[in-house]
Amino acid sequence: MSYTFENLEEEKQQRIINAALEEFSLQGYEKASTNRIVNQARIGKGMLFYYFNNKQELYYYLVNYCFDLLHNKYLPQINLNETDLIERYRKATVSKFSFYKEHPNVFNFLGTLMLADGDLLTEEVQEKIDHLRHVGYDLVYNNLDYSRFREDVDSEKAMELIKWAMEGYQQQVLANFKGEKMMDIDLDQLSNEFSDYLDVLKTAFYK
Amino acid sequence: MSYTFENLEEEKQQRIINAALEEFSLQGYEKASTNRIVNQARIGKGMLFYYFNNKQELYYYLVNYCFDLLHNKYLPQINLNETDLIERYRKATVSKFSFYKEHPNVFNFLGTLMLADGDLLTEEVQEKIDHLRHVGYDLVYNNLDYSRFREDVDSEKAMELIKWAMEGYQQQVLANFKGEKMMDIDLDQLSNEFSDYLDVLKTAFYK
DNA sequence: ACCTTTTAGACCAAAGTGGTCAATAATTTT
DNA sequence: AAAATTATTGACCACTTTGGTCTAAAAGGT
Repeated sequence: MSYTFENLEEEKQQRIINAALEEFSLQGYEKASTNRIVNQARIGKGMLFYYFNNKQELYYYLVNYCFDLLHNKYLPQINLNETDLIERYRKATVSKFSFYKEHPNVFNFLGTLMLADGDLLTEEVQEKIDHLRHVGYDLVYNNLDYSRFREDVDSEKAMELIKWAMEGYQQQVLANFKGEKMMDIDLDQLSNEFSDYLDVLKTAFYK
Repeated sequence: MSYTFENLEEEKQQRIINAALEEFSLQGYEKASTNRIVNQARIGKGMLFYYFNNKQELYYYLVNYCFDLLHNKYLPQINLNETDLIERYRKATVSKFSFYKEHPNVFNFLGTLMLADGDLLTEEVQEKIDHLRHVGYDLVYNNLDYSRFREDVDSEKAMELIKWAMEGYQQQVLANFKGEKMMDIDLDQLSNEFSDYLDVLKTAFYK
């Protein structure tokens, strides 16, 4: 990406980045249309290729942009010292919602990136993806205090069930977000509602 | 659709139907390519428009084909007399996997159909979709015996958590199916594994 | 031999693709 | 104020893909 782009007023940069993120998320790399991106971003066709030289460089720029944001804003919040699985979910989930509220397009783009087949991804990017997957794994399986689980159930199965329940809750909340304006999202209220579900889980699965 | 198509040998019909279902599922209506369909089905381009007159009629034929199959092979299995939520999930989930094993493309097509925005759907089709949604709702919320739940948790919240866990389990199993040949899927083994999870749920959430 | 039905794929206009470029507008430098 | 540099636009390009047509041949029936 050219330095011209970085020197643009922030608002214009964001318009372009968000238009591109949305297009790539919805359509995938191949089907994403640079025409739709420039229209959505309200810039002339030529500019996109003046800032970034071609579609692929634009894509790589976005990938790095998103990973940087993730590494700065979300990953630091994850604390593996917490040995209580459900408390870990509490913090991670709230952080996730908070990240989504601030950067919904980045969130969605990363989501599709994790699923996409990595044919056109550099090894460097593939490593970042693998690392992220690893973080997700640690979050759910590493350094946990199993003694908290009641003893009449298989704790591994309980953990899976809890994981699925948490993913389902997240999916439902995110699906509800889609219709709303980001501004209207009340993280505190959401956090309380979530807390109730976590209490039920603790009652059900812990000693 | 012309009668010519119905008089085709079954194997050829299936090749065409499956090629089209897969294309529409993966690409959505607009982006689905009739060229890819005929190549995948190994028929000449002209034939698709000889059997069905155009893309839209082909699509409607598939919609009806899938709903017919669903109404004949899956929905009859659902029994709302069972008042035990978890037992209901047992039967419904096993039936679902069984349906997927027999008709994976139909399953996926219906899945995307339920999500798609119904701009190009006739009212008749929209009604079928709504009806199916209603069945899903009844399955999870109607005619259930709440007294089975332990009394120190909010049974509504417990039901949501169980629903999410079940959906997560299904998603995981279906994701594993994607790589495999349908033939290799062992429903009995799967059913046993599933049973273990249901037992854990009962221990955790029931009296 | 003749007629009908089925088949394949070359072909069509239209639309869309990523990318270029010359003409201008805006800004900076002199 | 003039000149030089940078930023911006959109018409334009060659190319691919689109849904759909049509001719010619093959297959099947009588």
